[in-house]
Amino acid sequence: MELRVLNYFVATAQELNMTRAAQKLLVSQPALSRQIADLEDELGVKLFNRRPRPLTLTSAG
Amino acid sequence: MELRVLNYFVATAQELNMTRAAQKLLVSQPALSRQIADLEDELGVKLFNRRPRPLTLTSAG
DNA sequence: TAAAAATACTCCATAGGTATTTTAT
DNA sequence: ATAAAATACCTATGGAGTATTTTTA
Repeated sequence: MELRVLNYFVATAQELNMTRAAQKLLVSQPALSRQIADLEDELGVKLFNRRPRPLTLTSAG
Repeated sequence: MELRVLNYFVATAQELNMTRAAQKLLVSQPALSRQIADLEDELGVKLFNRRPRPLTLTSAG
């Protein structure tokens, strides 16, 4: 597990909006989206509820 | 990137022998050697005295 | 229909492997 | 002569980008 991805998660949890979090992280939205998805796969749990909008943390998140 | 290399450094500092440290880390000796060298470059300091053998930590290390 | 997230590629940096050479004991 | 470290060269993985397509509010 990577510090980088953990940072991505934290930024996303703070913004609750991947587009804004990506801008803050100086990374593209798709890159962030994939990293979060990969992290969720790796951990075997969803970290965010995608709907309804806006994003919210799951209990796991 | 960072935690991995830090781990390499710690293992090498414990073994004071790259070949054994590499085995412990399940990585090849050249891979470890390069990672340590890259880390030293990145930090701008030598972390180990290569000679005389065996390896010893520098003060920076 | 406008925003946000997800997908589909393509590219490239780099971590790692094997083979080999150099260095030091 | 032997063991350890360094170098050379190659490959593969995955992180990132742009373009585009879903999705949902």
